Amino acid sequence: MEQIITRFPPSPTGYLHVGGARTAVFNWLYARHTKGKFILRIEDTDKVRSTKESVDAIFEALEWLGIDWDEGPFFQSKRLEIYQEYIQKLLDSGDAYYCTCSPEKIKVMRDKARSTGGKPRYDGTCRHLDLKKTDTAVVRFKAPFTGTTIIKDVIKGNILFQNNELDDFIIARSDGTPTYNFVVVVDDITMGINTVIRGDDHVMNTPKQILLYNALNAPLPTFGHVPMVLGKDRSRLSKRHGAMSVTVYRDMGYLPDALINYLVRLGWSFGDQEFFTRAELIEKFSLKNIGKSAGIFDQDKLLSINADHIKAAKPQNLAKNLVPFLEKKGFSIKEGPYLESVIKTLNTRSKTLEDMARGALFYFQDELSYEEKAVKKFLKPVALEPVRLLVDKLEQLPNFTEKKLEEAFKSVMEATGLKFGKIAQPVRVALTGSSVSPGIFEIIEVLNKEKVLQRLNAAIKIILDRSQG
RNA sequence: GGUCCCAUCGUCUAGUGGUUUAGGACGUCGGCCUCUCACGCCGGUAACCCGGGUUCAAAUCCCGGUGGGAUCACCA
Repeated sequence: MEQIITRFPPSPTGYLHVGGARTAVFNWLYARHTKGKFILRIEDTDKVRSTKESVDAIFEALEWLGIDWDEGPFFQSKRLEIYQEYIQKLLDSGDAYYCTCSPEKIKVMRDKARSTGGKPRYDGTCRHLDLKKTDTAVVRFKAPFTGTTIIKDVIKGNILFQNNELDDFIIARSDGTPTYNFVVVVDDITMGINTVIRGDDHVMNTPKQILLYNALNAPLPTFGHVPMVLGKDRSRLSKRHGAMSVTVYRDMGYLPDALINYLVRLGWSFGDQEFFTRAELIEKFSLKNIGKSAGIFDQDKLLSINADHIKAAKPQNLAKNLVPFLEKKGFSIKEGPYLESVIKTLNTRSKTLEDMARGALFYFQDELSYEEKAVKKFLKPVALEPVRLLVDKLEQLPNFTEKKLEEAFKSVMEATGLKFGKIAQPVRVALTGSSVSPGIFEIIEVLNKEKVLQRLNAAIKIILDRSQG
């Protein structure tokens, strides 16, 4: 069995969006699954729209996703001589010819055809003229008038095209630069790509490309066209559907493994399994179970998958991803046992790293910020006695263990006749500033004794001040 | 408009002629658990686009509608 060689060829005209990321993931996973090769190629032949910033943005996104490549990145802008050479081959073999018809003339031709219900195509005026190169001449490929071209698509099955649907398309512009369909084919041939997995917005290009492979005497790769990702309104995903760039998901606190899991599962299935680690994906992914219909990008499900990945992740791995989010909130916390113990109290209640960072703030604040509503509701005179008693009890404890803490609370309950909840809520507000937080015992264990007592005493002061004020 | 693709709960999907009162997940609704919020658990809601065939039998095969998407550049 021949080694699988796949590729991802983004054009650097913007950020890497989730649709592009998805086809990158499919190609990457398939290469990894088959122990093949994955090649990165930057399609920057459009000098006007391609930017260095976009190239960097794509690298950044790929790196965050953890998608690595075995060869490249190749830049098409640096391969112009190769394309020249192949254009000449086609010219020499008579499969291509110079055409001097002006764009205006062709536009008229097309408009007329369209208005009379005909096919808007080039009429082949220069086909047999055997024209020489001029500075306005383009090179056209001689497409067959008859016969059929068939795409053997591993995802969609066989797709048949009548060759008379095609016209003599341009493969080199008047400035000599090659056009997309030609460049792709030459690149894929010369890079040894034998498996082309791409969005199904490319199916209409494929017959042209197949004709080019044939004219160049090159073996056809395996084609697989994956259905598009649609927005909530069933139209092609675009800016108005909200977040598009994969790095935006990074900044919102999504885990790369979660995004990958979601993107792959959107359109691919493995029985009823929903959750996949990266390793599992590599092990289980195949082209066989990719669906044929387009899928709608569902933020809710992505969020849910992200929560699952946060729950499943090791605290130490989460820690390094969490640090930037804490920094963004003004806390420079280093990774380590303390951060990990903080994370353990938050991972089942955080859907994103942003959630988690927000929930973790009270652990790090020197000056606790209190929610006004929580203070009003729970730091009332009735809470004074239990909190004071608790301070007494905790002061006597040499160290905090769940068992010791339970005993301490129990004795406060007995002494005051209050139910646990009546004591826990004021304590929670005292310790976290909020009425919502991880479990009381967890918090007390993680915060050190000094901080707990300090915050409890601060709460007592607040209660006193409020009742006097 | 031409060409091409697609069609199972709101969404992602399982399903490849009988095992299906169509399964799972997200969402949603209700409940349990409970120191708050979550998590977890239990339960409910909800789909085979329509019409013809083929067959003893069709979500599954065929045809036709309808609907949605893609594409028709000296852009990629």
